[in-house]
Amino acid sequence: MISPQTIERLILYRRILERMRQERVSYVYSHELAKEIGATAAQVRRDLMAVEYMAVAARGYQVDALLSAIALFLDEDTEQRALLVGVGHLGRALLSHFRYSRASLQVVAAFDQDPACIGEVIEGCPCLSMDELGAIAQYKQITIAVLTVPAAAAQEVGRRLVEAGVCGILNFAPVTLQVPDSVWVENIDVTRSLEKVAYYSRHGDVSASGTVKEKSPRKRNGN
Amino acid sequence: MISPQTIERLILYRRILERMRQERVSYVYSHELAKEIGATAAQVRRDLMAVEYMAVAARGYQVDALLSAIALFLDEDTEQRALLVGVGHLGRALLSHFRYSRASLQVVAAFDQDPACIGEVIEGCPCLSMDELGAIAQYKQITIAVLTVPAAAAQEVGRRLVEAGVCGILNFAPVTLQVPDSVWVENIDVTRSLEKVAYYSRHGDVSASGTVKEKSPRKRNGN
DNA sequence: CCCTGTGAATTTGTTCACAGCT
DNA sequence: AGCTGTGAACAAATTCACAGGG
Repeated sequence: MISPQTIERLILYRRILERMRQERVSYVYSHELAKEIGATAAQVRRDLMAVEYMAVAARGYQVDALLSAIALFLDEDTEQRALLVGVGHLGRALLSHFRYSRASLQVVAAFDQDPACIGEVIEGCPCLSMDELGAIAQYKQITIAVLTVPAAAAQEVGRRLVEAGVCGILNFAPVTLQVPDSVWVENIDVTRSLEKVAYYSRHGDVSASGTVKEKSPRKRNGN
Repeated sequence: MISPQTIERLILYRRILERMRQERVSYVYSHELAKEIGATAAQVRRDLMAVEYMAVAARGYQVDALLSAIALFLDEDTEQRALLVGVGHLGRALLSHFRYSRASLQVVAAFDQDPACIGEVIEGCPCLSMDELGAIAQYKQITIAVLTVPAAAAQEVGRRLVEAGVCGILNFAPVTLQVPDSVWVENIDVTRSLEKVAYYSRHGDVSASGTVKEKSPRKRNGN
């Protein structure tokens, strides 16, 4: 099985390659990609072993071909629809954020328990009642959910999502969701991340001490 | 040096212990904390070796004392102020999100380049002009920044932040910031996270295959 | 030459397993 | 008995280092 870290980086490579294609770049070296994401060239080459494509020796990777290979690997062509639950400040911000994400991965419905926002259309996305969640999810074959409800409601909503057939959840609530093993949960916890930055802004700078062997990355992600 | 993963989990333990204290729980076992965060008891005990506190044998950890020890370790008492740059949808949502974060870590100023929102007060936080960024950061001794500007502006704003003395950045722009080694960057890339969920919602469920040895966690985080 | 792909080494993170305490 | 702290084993992820190719 292929590691989550590698998947994250493949998603980054795809994004960079898309930009390069627009800029009419035709070939790229592993060390150039490495520079872009703040990693080593060896790391890039190791990651790219996962996709079915090999570089043209001594000329690097052909941008178009590599892009297709990564897209194929990540199943870009498989259409996937997502729903969002919790139309608060964060939910709304994310709806506009995701509006311009890739065509094969769209947020098609929003849900909230507050009657005030039901019927509203936010960023082209209709806001519906929680009662309709199960029916809509099944009818539209939605497999992914973005969860932006208050912490207290998260577990219960999570349960309902799984019941409705969702098997991937992007959870913004600061709660460890209890879900079956078949469901993938990705947590984004902005408060925790801010606290982590606070910690490392004081205790950071590893690279200053000890053996400075090579260029130090000093980058992190949420995951 | 202490690993980022451990720091993340310590932040979670703190949050859970705070809740327990409110609920008047006085002792807690490592396996109970483990359950809460979806990890193993051994992991919890290993993490807690970092802080200066030992359990009462056979009775577990004393909630109050452990909480103090973790807080001390994470320097809860050291006041830290943060600023936010980029008062768009996401920036505003985060300002209200952080409003009720811990008292020792507050967002005290917001900045945007758009004159329309300058002077506005959002969630108790004044919105100022980018021109004042350096002066305010220095005057208020701000060391942390939340970056919610469009991708195209992120690198330039990042540079200015570092110039102003910021040494920790929580970056929401889908860009790899180039900063000195002394600056800690934590990335939250919501689009990438959604794409990752999309991937694993199809290719997930590791636990179904091979040797299922013990309870599988099936949780992830942004970083 | 300067690149890639990859086995081997290394580093980092997690889990096992058990002595020691109450 | 049932817990913790921790050395030792293990697993995962990254980096080294080098053969092979245009």
